[in-house]
Amino acid sequence: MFSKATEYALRATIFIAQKGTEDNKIGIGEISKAIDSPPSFTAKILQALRKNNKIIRSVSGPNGGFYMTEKMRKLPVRAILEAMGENEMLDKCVLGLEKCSETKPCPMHSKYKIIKEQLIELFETKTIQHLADDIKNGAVFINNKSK
Amino acid sequence: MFSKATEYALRATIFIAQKGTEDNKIGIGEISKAIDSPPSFTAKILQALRKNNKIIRSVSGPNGGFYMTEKMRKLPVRAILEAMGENEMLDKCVLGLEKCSETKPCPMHSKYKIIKEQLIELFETKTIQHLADDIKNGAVFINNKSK
DNA sequence: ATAATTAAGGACAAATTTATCCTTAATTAT
DNA sequence: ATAATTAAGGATAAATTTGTCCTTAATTAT
Repeated sequence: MFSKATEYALRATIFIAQKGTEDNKIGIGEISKAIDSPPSFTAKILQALRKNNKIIRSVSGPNGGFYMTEKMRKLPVRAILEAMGENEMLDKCVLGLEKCSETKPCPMHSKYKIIKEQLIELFETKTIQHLADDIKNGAVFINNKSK
Repeated sequence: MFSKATEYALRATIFIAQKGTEDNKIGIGEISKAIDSPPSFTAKILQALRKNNKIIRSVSGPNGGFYMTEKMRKLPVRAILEAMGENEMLDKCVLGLEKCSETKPCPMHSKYKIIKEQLIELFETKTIQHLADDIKNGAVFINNKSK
């Protein structure tokens, strides 16, 4: 569905929301280990989420790392997707037709549209905080390892 | 959602279903022009759909080209997706977690699952024929050009 | 039979995505 | 102030996807 970069962005952000606070920041090493992603590549992604999109924060130096403010945690998942350039995906015709639209639909359009709207609704109503809380409540996971 | 290769596969197959019969085969030139796709790349894809998956047929030589049998036209859209290796996509966790499952779900799992099931249902019930007929009936399009 | 036409298939090229490594800058603790 | 720690950022590499081109094989029309 999404690129690997976006998958890492989602996992990392959720992890930071769950564990990182201003006085307990999390390093890229811990993050990439926890979410099973390549550290340097993940770092790049987090840099962008910070600099361009203000979805997370970071500070350098000892005890530095990443964290999120209350406000940031309340952003919808969609904000991450948007930041990662996945807006096009959520907009796009299944058949890849540039010109597909309500007035000139492709043969999948009407049925696909209904499903896509649910997807968008989901990404817009679920906040990062919600997902982090679910993990804290213990019913749900974000790591990729067996145990 | 899907790769470009899959988009071309879907469009080309629908176009062949709509226009190609055993005694009126369609050449790769006409196909790629109609669906706005790179001819050689599209040819590769159609070769595979023919050889490995028997979703379309072709014959070389003058008046050669691609066509589909009745039976082939009745295949669900899902058959094309499967042929193009998109099964994993329809199965995969939104967050890209290898281990995400009913018993060890990611925080998006339960809601995402419901939507994905609708998507699969759609691809399994819609046949290639259905889509081709919709175009013939004139309400719906598959070309990418303005007029 | 020969020539013409069209798909099959192989080799290769370009573009994009994913990933690594190294140096620099910022921040903190001593 | 100095040393240690950690993210920022640039350069580059590897892998994958997308795309092209050319030769070969199959088929048909003459």
